[in-house]
Amino acid sequence: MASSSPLPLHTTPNLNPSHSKPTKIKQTQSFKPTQKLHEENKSYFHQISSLCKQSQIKQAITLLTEMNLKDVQIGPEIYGELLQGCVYDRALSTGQQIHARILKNGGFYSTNEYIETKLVIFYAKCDLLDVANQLFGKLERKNVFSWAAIIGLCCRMGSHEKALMGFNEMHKDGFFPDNFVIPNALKACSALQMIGFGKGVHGYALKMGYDSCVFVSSSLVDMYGKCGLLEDAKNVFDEIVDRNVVTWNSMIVSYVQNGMNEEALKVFYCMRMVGVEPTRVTVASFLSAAANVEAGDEGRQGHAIAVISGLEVDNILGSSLINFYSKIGFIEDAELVFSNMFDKDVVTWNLLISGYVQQGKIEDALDSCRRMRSENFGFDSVTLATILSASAKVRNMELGKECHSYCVRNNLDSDVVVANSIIEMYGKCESTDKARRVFEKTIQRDLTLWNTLIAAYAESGLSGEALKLFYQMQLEGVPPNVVSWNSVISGFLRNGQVTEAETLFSEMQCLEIQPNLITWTSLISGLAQNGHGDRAIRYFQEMQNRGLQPNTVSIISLLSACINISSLEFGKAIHGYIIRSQLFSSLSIVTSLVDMYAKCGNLHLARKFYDTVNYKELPIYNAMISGYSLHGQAGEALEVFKQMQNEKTKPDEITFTGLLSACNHAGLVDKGLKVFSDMISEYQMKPSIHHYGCMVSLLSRCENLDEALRFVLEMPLEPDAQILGTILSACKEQNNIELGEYLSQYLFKMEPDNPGNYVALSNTYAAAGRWDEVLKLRNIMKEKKLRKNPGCSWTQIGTELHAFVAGDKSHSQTKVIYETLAWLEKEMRFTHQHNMYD
DNA sequence: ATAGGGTTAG
Repeated sequence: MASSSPLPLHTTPNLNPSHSKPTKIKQTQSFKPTQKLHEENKSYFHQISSLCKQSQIKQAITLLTEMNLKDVQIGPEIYGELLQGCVYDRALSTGQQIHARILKNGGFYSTNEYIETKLVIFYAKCDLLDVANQLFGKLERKNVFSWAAIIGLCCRMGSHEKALMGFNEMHKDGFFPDNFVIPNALKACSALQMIGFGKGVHGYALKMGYDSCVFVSSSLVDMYGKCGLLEDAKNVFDEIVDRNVVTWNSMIVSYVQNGMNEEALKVFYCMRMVGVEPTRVTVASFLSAAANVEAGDEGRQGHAIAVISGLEVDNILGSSLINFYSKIGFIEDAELVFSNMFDKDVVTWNLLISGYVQQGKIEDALDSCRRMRSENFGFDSVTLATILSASAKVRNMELGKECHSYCVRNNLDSDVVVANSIIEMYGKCESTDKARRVFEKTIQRDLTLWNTLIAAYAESGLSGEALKLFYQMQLEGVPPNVVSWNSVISGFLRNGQVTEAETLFSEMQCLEIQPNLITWTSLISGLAQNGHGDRAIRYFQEMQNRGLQPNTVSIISLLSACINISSLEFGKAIHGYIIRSQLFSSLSIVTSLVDMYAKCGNLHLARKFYDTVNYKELPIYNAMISGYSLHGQAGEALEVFKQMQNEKTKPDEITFTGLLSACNHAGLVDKGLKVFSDMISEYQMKPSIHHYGCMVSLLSRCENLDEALRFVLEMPLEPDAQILGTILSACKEQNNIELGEYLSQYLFKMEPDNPGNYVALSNTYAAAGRWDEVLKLRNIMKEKKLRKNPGCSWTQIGTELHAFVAGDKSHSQTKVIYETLAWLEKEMRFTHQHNMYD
């Protein structure tokens, strides 16, 4: 049998378009030897073949040895079967043994096209690039099968250019790429984003009739999806008659990868309607879509479907679940999935950490990092980028620095995303110099990196420097995008440089950079914060005229601009917009609305919207409490607090700030003391300096100066100037000059240019009739060119003066009184009591 | 043939 050439090899593709399963095609294109075999050989062949199919290649090799010993002829097809068995099992060393036997058996076998092809396929499937290439290069006659193996290998190895070159070359040599080669070629096209090539392959597949093969058509859907051509992906998908799970999955994945999450969810439901059983890929992709649009119910259904379908939770499905649960804020469920996975990897850990960071649980995130390390997982660039942006978020430069040096030690700082997070961290901590040094050391300066540096300067109040960088990036050939413009503009607005901001705003439009929602929102709220509420409203209208719909974030930001300028009118305009565009579904918007009405002076409306919410959360309780507090309605504020206790909502520091300042405004000492002690003992919270401030102010105003002082002396925090100032202001009512002078000593050192302290001490002196001291202080203010703050009051002095004059029959201090009077008149046009000496 | 994680502006 050995002498004749054994092979009817197909070197032209099968053009029959009817087959939908590649396995069928494989059979029709078989290149097994067909000559008549010796009977004994035949029996061995059957035994070996069936052993190979049962993955018992070792036993098959024993039979091969037996054949050798019995001197039975060994046909090439036997080696072929054996090699095929090794391919299925990825049994590299066994395959190499067979290869050795082939070589030992001499030239016929090792130069037999059938065996040579099988060897190329074997080595290619085992990912031995060099060996496979070498054998392929030595082939005297290539064929579709060896080409397919090589092209597939190139794809797996990431050599996509080589894969496409192979596709062209085989075609040029007269071998027609079949439905095994086409999916690989398409994969290479999407990896290289070569849409033109991909379309060419599509055309070729149509011409050759391969479009009816699901493998080919599913790959086309995937390719178009990965290249962002969703229309084409959808068109191909719609044309497919026999869709399988992979086809559906490819369509879902295409939508997810292009941010069309709603569509992805819809495709999933269609797939369920048709009755196709989902796989792990289906559920994982569906969960990504659900996570991206924070579709809680849908995602949970996905989880249920995975359980019902008995899908094994592998790393990928598990991490999709963790991602989903942490994106919708159900970190406990994410933790549960995490702890039930028995094969964790870096990605799983990173997702848990990132989930904690998203929920603001920085301590838990760091704790997970420690656990991750104790279980022998190293941090990668993703871990570091996550922790770095957490450090930036909470402005913890100590932590940030630690991360930075870890990156340097482990060569992670060359990763652009990591470098970007480092720069952002230093920027948020107002260390622009450090941010810049990192920027300068980074070799790959992309647009994002520039934008982050610009934002670092802009947010630190260095708007001029930000603008300089904005020009510099253009000199270095990086054109700015909307983000860059936005940062520079909001940097100016933060500094009150309204004109500069507006100039840039019109400039960007001349350069045909379209302002987006963020541009508009920053401009509007920036103008409002700088006291141009009217112009802010006009910009808001202009924005709507141009067809831009505000989203939840911009609405909230607009409402806080209303609060900033206390403009009920602007607030009502936005409220009108909210009603018209049916944005009421969002709890955060209703909360902001309540906040706006409470702070802009319409407590009644605030309460009305507060009452419409059935399932309240902490922020809306806080908004209502602070609203009542502002209006001095402590009883109502405490009522809301009781309500939230009934609903088992845990208060936070903001809640207590509201409650304490409500008691403070209403002068309710006992209630204030009760809330304060509840905060510490019942809720185990540490009061901040602000909370102490409220108490001190409350106690000192209610003529309980000693108690207030005791509070200050016993507080675990260093008292700040504001607290001392509060007591100082109270000194006048108690006629306590001694304490006033004592506190002033500190205050004048702590904040030498705060006129409030001078005014407070002056009032104390005035209350005691010490007009000479009042004038002395006034002269110091004059020397220092200090102007009285709008909040500080001279009225006290006037009142005291009036009373003093009335009682001072001896006119012993006439001169100094006249002087004081003259000054007061000038200061605050204190004319209405001009006739008190008449 | 299909699947998971980290970056910039409000």
